[in-house]
Amino acid sequence: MPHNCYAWRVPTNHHDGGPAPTRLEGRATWLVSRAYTRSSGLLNAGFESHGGGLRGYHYRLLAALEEWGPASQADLGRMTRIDRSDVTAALTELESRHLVERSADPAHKRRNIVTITAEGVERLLELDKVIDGIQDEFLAPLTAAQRRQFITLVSRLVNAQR
Amino acid sequence: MPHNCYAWRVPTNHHDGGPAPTRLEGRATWLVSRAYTRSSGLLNAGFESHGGGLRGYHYRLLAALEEWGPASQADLGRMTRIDRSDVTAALTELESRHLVERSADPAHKRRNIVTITAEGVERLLELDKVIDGIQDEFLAPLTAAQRRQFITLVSRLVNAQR
DNA sequence: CGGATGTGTTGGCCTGGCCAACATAGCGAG
DNA sequence: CTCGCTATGTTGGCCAGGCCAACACATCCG
Repeated sequence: MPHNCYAWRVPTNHHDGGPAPTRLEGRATWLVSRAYTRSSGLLNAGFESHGGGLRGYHYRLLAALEEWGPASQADLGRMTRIDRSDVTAALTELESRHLVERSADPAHKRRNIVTITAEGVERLLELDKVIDGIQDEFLAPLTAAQRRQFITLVSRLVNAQR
Repeated sequence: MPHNCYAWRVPTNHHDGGPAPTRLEGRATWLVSRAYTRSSGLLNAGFESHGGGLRGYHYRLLAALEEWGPASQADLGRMTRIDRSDVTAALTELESRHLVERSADPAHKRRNIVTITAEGVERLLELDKVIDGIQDEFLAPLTAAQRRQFITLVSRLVNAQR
């Protein structure tokens, strides 16, 4: 028995039975759903064991702040595709750990300016390493060339501005 | 205002702001997560408007039953990667619509044999068409060759038996 | 025979994503 | 300048999909 009863349940895969119906196997939406399950499983496991309680939302926010500097919460939401309300909650968590700071915008009383702290940057860099490891694990079945191809194709898929 | 207040919220995309942090844009897990969001958004919209209240779970179960014939609930769960408990609930729903039938296995008293009805097959074929349309929509940004490539790569990714 | 393993069911939990409503601040057209 | 539209942060809630634990049995195997 693991020392931590709440250790993240690494995908048990008790459903590792044979192939799915061919109706599903050939469909992009089904495959993407399975890829997402695998991806988020790995991420959850990583955040659980090396994330110190932070989650995807937190990482995304720290990344945006480090890359583009201080920003309002609404802008952060747009950059990271997180809903305003969820941004609020995640920032409160980050603030309580002193990884970011909120300060009122003098020019716009209704707006907060969020800044990443030195400690926050440090934390972000640690998470970067963890997440890079997860990329490798996730992409393990593909060769380097295939990985590049995959990333190109998925980018095109989700960035179709249409 | 749409006539149905509960019409499925097609992804509002009010977060259609610019690009995400480069830390995210290049990572497979982030891209897959976005692809999944898009995919499930389209599926939800499709099920909402043409699915008559059925959802992904139901489709998967009908597909497995049609393809491999009658099966126990546990086997269905393994084929479709749905947890036993969720299989129970989804089958109850399907049964109430007369799309499947549950009967006790004479040989194994504890086991149910689930069979798809004629009506169930009919429904499945309708859903097939809807879902095929969604594949096209989802893959729209890719050429035919790229679509094939994409499907090959994702298959390899999720079917790595390791 | 007796323990291990399989089965269906109930009830619960969690994450990520989304929405509505509210109070209030800024902005723009008249 | 004022009235209305839009933007902002916050609270509180909903949902789907995915998981797990526990229970009551049945079946199987050593």
